[in-house]
Amino acid sequence: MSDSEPQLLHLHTLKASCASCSVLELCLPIGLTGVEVERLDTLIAQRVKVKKGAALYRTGDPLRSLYAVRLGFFKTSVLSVDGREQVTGFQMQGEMLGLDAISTDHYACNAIALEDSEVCPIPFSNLEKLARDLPSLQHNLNKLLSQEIVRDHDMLLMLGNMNADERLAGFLLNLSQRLNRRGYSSRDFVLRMSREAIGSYLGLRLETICRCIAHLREENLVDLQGRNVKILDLPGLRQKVTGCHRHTEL
Amino acid sequence: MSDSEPQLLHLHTLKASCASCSVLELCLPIGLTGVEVERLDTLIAQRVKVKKGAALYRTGDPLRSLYAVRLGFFKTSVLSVDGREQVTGFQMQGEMLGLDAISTDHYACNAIALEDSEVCPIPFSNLEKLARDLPSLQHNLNKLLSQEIVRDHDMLLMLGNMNADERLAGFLLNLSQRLNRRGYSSRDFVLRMSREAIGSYLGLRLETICRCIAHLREENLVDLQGRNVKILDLPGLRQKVTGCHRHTEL
DNA sequence: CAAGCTTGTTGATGTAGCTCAATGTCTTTA
DNA sequence: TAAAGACATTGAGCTACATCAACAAGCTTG
Repeated sequence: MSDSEPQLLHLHTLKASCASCSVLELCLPIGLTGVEVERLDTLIAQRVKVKKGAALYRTGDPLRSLYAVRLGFFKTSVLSVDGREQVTGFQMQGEMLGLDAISTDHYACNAIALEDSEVCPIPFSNLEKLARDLPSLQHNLNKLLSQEIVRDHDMLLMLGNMNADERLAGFLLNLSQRLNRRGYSSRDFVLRMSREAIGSYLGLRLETICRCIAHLREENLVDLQGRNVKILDLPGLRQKVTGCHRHTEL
Repeated sequence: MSDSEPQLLHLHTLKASCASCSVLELCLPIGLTGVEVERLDTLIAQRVKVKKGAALYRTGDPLRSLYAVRLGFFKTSVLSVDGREQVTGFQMQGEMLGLDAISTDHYACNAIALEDSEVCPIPFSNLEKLARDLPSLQHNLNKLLSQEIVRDHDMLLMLGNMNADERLAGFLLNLSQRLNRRGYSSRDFVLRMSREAIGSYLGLRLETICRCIAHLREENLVDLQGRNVKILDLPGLRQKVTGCHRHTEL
């Protein structure tokens, strides 16, 4: 565990504002009217900065806020009783952190910033109160929760049924897609996480990730140097995931 | 796929009633006042019976209702593009089906009855409306969604970090616990699902499940004949899961 | 109750991905 | 800008689980 640096949360004096946020259309306020967004804005006192490597929260911390990622990149992970780590997700701009805490009023995972990041804390009890007044806000929250479930089921399918090459291809495609929706290139991006974190996420060892990267390179599907990704053959990559036989054949 | 029998949904003339339900305290109405439960009751027109092997819903069906399992046993599964099946969960009394559909208004998995079962359909749009009036109902729904996320993360940990014996032990313990909370024996129960379904759920082949059962038997932890389970050494079983080293050692 | 089907068990063999290890490269810090 | 630490790559060998196959035991149905 190299993530145990002291937690550094810098308060930002700037008032947060969903209305002017670049990821408004991907985040909790999606589809809300101007007036509704304004009311949601009143919940978010200020943005919070999280330094690379610092924890936004840790397993067992009491739930105070959900967090919308405004800028940067996070990983969430759960620990087994004997200390083994499973990365459960990577979150980027407009994605929500802390949904798993609603269940017990305590966060059920660790959320670590993979680069200097900024989040919008949304005090949960206030959010629930406001959501009573704003049906579409409540509906959005329900959808966000449900989306997370669907995502997790897709991951189960990956871990349960796909081989290493397929998992890595699926992972890269997923990143590519999400970055694209945020206005970034879908073919040219930078990995924010280590090989080890990717491995943990995909249920593989980091050495296997390295080897799978080599495979993709040999097949001229991806040019991956260090953390710089250039997708050379997007359809080819897609085919790798869809034709997901456990072993052999393509 | 042996689950493609014609879908048989028999309408039950009996009016559903949460108030008199045996799993009231485990289901959506948990913690609601009498009056609140009555209002929830008005949403549930009638119970629905689902024959063993029949589908309650299938991937892509439009979301109309969430379903509370009143009696019986279900499995949910997602299919990969190329037709591989991943079982995502087994649901028993008091557990909710269909939460994954809120995300897109379409069910994202198949729900198949593993024995003759009975569910309480809760029309989702009505539920959302009622939840505006009943904060605790809304809160319960949020919690249920969040719980599903936590459960899924636990499964990711299993598939990503635990070996076959540990996964099976974890699976049996989980069943044992849930049955116990419903007033059944935690040491003596019947599996409702095939070895293949267990395997799919745990990311293993059915042959591996058989062999792991043999291991548990050899270690005198469990007496498992066919689908009849007798847990002989509960602490021993627990230790098997907690000491979850990927290979070797205990 | 016999025949056929589904489900479960067990053995033999193969292999994908893990482990261990050596080495290289990039990043941080002093 | 040198040194240390973190991160990535690649090879060699091992092992847990998959695959294939044969058979046994329960259910189902005529």
